[in-house]
Amino acid sequence: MTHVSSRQKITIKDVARKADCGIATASRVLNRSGPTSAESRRRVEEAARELGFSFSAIGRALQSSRSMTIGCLVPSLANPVFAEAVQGVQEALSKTGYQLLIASSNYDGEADCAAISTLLDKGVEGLVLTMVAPERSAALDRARARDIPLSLMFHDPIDGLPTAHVDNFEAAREVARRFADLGHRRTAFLALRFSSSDRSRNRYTGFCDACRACGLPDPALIELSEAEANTPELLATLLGKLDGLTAIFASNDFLAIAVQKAVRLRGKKVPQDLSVVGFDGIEIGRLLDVPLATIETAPDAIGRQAAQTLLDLIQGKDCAKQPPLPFNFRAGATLAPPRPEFRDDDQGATWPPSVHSLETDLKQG
Amino acid sequence: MTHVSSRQKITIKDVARKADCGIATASRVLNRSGPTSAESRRRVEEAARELGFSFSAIGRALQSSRSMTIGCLVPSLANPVFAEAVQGVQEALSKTGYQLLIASSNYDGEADCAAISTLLDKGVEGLVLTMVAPERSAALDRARARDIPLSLMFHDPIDGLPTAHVDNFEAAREVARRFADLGHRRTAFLALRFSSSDRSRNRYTGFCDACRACGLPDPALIELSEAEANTPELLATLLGKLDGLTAIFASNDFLAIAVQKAVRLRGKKVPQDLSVVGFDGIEIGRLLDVPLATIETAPDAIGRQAAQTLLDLIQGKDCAKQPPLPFNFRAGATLAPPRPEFRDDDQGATWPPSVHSLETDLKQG
DNA sequence: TTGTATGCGTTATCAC
DNA sequence: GTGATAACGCATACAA
Repeated sequence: MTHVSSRQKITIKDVARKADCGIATASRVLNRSGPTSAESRRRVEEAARELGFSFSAIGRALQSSRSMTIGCLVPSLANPVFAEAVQGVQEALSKTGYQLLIASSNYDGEADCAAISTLLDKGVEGLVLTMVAPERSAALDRARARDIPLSLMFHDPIDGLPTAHVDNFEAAREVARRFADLGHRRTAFLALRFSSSDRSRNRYTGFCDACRACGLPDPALIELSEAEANTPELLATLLGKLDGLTAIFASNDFLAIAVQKAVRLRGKKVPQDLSVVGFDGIEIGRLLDVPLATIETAPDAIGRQAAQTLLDLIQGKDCAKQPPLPFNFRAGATLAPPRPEFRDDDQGATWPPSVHSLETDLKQG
Repeated sequence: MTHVSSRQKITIKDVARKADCGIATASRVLNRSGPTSAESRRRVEEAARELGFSFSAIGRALQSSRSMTIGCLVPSLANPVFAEAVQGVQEALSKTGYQLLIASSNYDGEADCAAISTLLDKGVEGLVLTMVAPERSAALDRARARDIPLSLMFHDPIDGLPTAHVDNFEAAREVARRFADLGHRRTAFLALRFSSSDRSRNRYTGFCDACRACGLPDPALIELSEAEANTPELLATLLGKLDGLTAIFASNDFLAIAVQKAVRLRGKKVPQDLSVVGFDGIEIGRLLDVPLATIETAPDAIGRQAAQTLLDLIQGKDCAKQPPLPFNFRAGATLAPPRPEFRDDDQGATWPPSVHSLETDLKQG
């Protein structure tokens, strides 16, 4: 029988005493880290078992300066994309004995700086990060100064840091091309937290780039507030102001679905009156009555790759720069040609309309 | 300017040397933990700043036996419900200086036992857990033996352990009552990972209980495999075998949406041919073309409550047993009365059909 | 093969 | 006010 529930934590010293040997011997036996006689092995193992001993990771970390812990920072676990990525990191790590210390910034640049500092103080051996502003973070510099291995998730390559990501720019270009091929001209890009997401910005840039290349007018940029994103009625009002818009690219699938709700609220139909394409490729999208057209990504794979890169870095491997992970355009019933009367853009209205005025209007309304 | 990037980690000893004082004084200044002269304060603070010093949490933990870390275990962060809960824990903790060490079990009872052990070894000061089998876990016993504060999430009360949860049994009863009120008779409960989820089992029990109380025949219990849950075609086949079924209660919203897809695949309609109610209350559900009827819960609130309880426990507060968090039945267009011909259940077919044969059939087909 | 002693970074005790 | 010094739990160099 395993022994009592000593509310005293038992240390290797207790084991040594019980096995009647020195702590060095006990350590060597339990770690199989040196020569030991069969007899002491037996005694130590028995003592450890009876005492229910297990090593203190803290003592170990202090002595070896290896915490066996890696830190992970994401904006929020409430976003399933990040949550899945962290799960991926977790899975890749679990086989290696590393533990995951997590933090979330709530999309606040100050907070993610502070979080990194805390993680560093805890002695993490590496960091997997998705940040608000990776370009210029004091905490990040601190990590680099200490030579702590770093691995980014979702960010496009910055500063020579390894990053597991999909090519947001290219993916967005693909969407623009699909729009153009179907005859759309007046498009818009819908974003939430545009300023705190380089990913979103890169998608917008790529979208603009390909629109231009395809001869389309620039897309309207619509930056949603939290409230607008969560209130279909507000979204509907907003859409009402975009006269002649036939296709919208939402920076994530949740927004894409919210847009459809807003469209219905206005008595219109997707895709007849407005085509919608999302981003991320969440599973639910394909189960919908009108399956969502979207860019499929694999957040868990991103997490796994980031973790693997970090492990390589920790082991001193000079890991070659990983290419972006593949994305896939998923066709869906939310994307179709515009009504014929909109194919020729000769209505004289200017496009894109001013986004600023839109927001102002909304706040005044 | 802050000083160089010494790839040597700098300790309080370095600060003391630079400030030309003993480490005790440096410690007192930096921790404001004792009397210090204005002069030494100045010198120490300056030295610390110039060196870019910050305390090693590991050294601190070893000496004070307070790791300022709490451990968290959930089945998987890929499930948004758990992810949101962890985010809630995170938020409640972030204000307190505690860090979160996370682990996930992938719905494997062995794994979650092992994970708890690892967390314990890391010296966590408390544990927030959602387990596969909380009733009898060796690791859990180990935690209790060590007097490590414990706080459960989602589980119904067990063994006197504090748990943040909604009353699954009652919530499920409410669904049954809604079905009965509308005239449904032949119902089913759809579950994924039934055996590893006490929550799911409690919902089923409550559902059965209220069906009986309302004079309905027992619901059919349908346990889905992973493959069935993710393949609408398989689900459709399965549904085809449930003759006369008019209402289905899915143990989560994702399944509820998948069921609708399957129904459409069979050329039928929700809710005309089959009413569907989900569980969890994910946001997307209300944005759908046919808004999902479901039980709304607040996973983030569950996480926050669990964290708060744990903090109280750590501080020795004898926290009174928290009542279950409220749930809310969200009406939706997926729930309606059955077709008239099904209201009187005089078709002679036995209900519920054997679930076992269903599964067997499926595997043979 | 084994045990003693040292140090990892902190804090706390206790003399000064 | 201040500064040695002893823990904390562990691994290891070194002496035996």
